[in-house]
Amino acid sequence: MSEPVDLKTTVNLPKTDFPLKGNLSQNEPLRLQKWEAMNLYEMLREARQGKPLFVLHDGPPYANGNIHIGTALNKILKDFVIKSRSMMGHWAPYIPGWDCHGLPIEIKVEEELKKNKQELDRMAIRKAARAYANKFVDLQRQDFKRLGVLGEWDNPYITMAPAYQANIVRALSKFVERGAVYKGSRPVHWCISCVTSLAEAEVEYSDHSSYSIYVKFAFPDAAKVDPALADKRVSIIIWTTTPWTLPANLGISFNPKFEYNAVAVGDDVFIAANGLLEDVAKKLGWETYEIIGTYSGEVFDRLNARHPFVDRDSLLMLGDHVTLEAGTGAVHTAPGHGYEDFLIGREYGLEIYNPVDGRGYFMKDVEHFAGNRVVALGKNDPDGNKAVIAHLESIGALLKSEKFNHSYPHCWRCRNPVIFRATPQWFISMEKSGLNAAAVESCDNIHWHPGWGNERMKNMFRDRPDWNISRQRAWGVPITVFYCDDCGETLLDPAVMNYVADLFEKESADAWYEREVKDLLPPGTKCGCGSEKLSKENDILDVWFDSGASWISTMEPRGLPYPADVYLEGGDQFRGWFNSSLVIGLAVKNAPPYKGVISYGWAVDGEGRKMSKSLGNTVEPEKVIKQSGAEIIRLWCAAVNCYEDMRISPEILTRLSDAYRKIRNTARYCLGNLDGFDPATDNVALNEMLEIDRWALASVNEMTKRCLDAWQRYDFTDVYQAIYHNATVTLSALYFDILKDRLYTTAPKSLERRSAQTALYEIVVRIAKLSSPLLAFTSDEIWENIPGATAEAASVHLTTFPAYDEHLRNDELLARYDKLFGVRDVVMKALEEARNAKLIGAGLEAKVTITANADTRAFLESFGADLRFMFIVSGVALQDGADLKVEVAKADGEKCERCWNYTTDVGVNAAYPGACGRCAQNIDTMLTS
RNA sequence: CGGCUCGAAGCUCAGUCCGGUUGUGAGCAAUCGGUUGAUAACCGAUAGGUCGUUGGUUCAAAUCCAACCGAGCCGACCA
Repeated sequence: MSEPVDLKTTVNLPKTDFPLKGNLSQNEPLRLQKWEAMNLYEMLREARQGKPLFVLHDGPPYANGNIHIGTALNKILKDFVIKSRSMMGHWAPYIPGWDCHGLPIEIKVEEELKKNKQELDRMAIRKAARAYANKFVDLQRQDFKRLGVLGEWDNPYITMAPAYQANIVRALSKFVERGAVYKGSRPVHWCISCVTSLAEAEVEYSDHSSYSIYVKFAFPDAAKVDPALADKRVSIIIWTTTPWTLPANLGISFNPKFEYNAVAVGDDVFIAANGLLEDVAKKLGWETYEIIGTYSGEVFDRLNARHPFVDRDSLLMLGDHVTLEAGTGAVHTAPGHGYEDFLIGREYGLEIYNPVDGRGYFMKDVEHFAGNRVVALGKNDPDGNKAVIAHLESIGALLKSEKFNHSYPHCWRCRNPVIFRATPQWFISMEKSGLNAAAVESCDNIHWHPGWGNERMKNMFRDRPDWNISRQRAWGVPITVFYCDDCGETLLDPAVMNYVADLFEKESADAWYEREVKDLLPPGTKCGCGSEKLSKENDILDVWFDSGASWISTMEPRGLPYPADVYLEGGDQFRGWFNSSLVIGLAVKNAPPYKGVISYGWAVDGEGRKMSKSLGNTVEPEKVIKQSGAEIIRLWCAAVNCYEDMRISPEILTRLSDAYRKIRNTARYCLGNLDGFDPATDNVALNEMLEIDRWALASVNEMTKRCLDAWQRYDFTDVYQAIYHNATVTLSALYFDILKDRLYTTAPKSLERRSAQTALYEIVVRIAKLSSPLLAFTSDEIWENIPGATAEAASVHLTTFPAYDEHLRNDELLARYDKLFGVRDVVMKALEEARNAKLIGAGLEAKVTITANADTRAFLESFGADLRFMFIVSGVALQDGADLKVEVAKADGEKCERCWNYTTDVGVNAAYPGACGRCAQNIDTMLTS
């Protein structure tokens, strides 16, 4: 007994290797390396062997460009689902995929090839496109992995893999078996200079000078509208800016909601919409006119007018697409030359008539105009527009002709104006095949999350036209059909298609282009006419067909069950992948490919507006990762409600970084105070624990329940709220604050400290596990720092969620402490007032006198000597009174140098002059044990 | 234009289906203060909302209905 004890060294302060700062941008890549080195995904597969499956089938992103906040969100939400189901004890495999074919890549590749003056034949494009797609699969794979998404990254599915391509063809053959595939016509953008169809993306709009003409169509059925018109010379006036489409006119469209007039002008009677009559009169120079009849547009339905120069009728139809913006309200309709014309023409059963060849010349059988070019490109071109106008004039059908400037589509390559021209296309029939009805019916058996998805999907199918699966393109899977060179018959045969598919499986779909026809066909294949001279179809499949067939190529070969448990994508996929997958699933397997569909909202900026590079309001995942870490993006995905549009902005990310630090520090506090605690030997039995520690366990048990429930319901926001609220309020502000005195001052092996540590241990284990799907990196880092944890499992991701524990449940305690903390609020307010009055600084400088009614007083007394620790003051006195009131005074005695409480017995033990009696005892216990 | 969704404190989120102490809702941020033994941490107090607007139904509306305003997705390739 000589050296005075340094009191400071006898305080058990937190000690941990778990750093205060996450330093995420540096540490996350290290953790990813570690997971890769230990092969975490395979470990998980082994750990879950024989466990019930949970299959989320990944929708493939397009292998083009870098990832953006939307694709990051997509993968992270999927990771939430996969990881949480895994933590529930399922084997939840994740096989990522990529959509590789299609126009955007083809366009990019064409640009590059052109720059290098390389040839643009199909195989050149296909080779370059494959290389391009491969490059972006690799880039995106790196980016997705960086987000902490766990999966079978070394063996993803890609739609351009030979086996996948083969399965696409096999899926198509199933539609053929059902008789659901037919050839039809549809107008597409067409460049007569490049002699090719163009996609919307290849069309640019710029000003163009067209002819604007008014034409009269004789209306022999006029008397059916109004007997008073019986003996009159009645015509319907139409207006158009594309005179060359008149030879293809098959009808005139009226709006059923508009009023139309019969107008007498001299000896003529004209029909035009009431709302445009004045404009028409002005244009046509009518000095006087008389309205002799007014009719609803509906009455014209299915009557006939006469084509002005072709010997046929022109059917009158009704459509909402007719507007009063310009013209006459009676719209010239040529189903082969316009999309809306096509739609209404199909509805009325008109032929999709196209009398124009690929270079823009009227075909031979077009009376008067054969050999004219619809749009003259050179000086010597016989101009179809002019010819039509001249002819109309010569037969007296032209009422007016003038020049007209407007925005018109042009080919982005050659800059020439584009026309609309019906070309042969392959379709999947939806109505006749019964697929529409089957799709609508199947919707009710699918679990939609959110629920309105059901309605949205059904609406999508209720009115869905036949699916146009043809693309006049190079980069994709060919529609494996042949034509007879002799009789023109189509060879549409499932057996032949499957034969081709087997070939694709070995050689990829390139075989279609590299091989002779005879090598693509089963030996001895002949057309029905006996001819062996066959040629291949040039069209490829719509890429929605590719991705829609993903289940078959991805899950089936891996022995995974049909249907998948869930598909999860953005709301845009109702028209996209959800849709095509359902159609293909129904056609191939007679059942939907998914039991459930989760759809989420769109990422928008801080003001709720869409993000665009031109507006400069985008949030780049790469930047966020660099600045704050991928964990912050993950946190964002959970913190905002992903089932609506989700706002993201610098402020929101700052708030989330704050929240992250709070959660991190809460875990760190637990870890720091578990120093010297071995759960195997130091655990205190529940019934021996101090009351507030049992409360803490009851409380974290409730949080567990809330999290489990929220994970189950895919309510990620609630998981985040539960964990965050638990960290800030329950733990940091209440439990930890109260616990400090006990943890720091009691002897390391004392019941008091071990009891607290038992609770802290359980709490931090639960935080790590329950947050692991969300905070994939940090939860694992916490896990590593929990005593004994890594011996149990090498990674938190290999563990399972804790259960809601009936032993820990204690509703009475929860209510009791709720009540206590209510009183605490009043005490805090009083302390604050005293602080403002400069009476005290720290709470421990105070003693409080609480006035309370008998009930409350008895309640407070039940906490005994611990009450002052609950309020973190040096003394509490109770007195009777009606209303709850708190008075604050300076605490009695002196400040103990060790525990900082004010007591009257500081120095009572001469061995420790600065310490209070309680501390002196604790030190003795420490030194002797 | 058609289908679907969303508008509440500066921010995120409960509450809206099934109207009734829901406007003293939570946390964060802000402001002011405390602490310096979770320390680029921690604790407390204060102040913040005509629940998009306007009408209606009702004794009573953030909640039900209608219209309007604003925002977003889809309608042949952006999650």
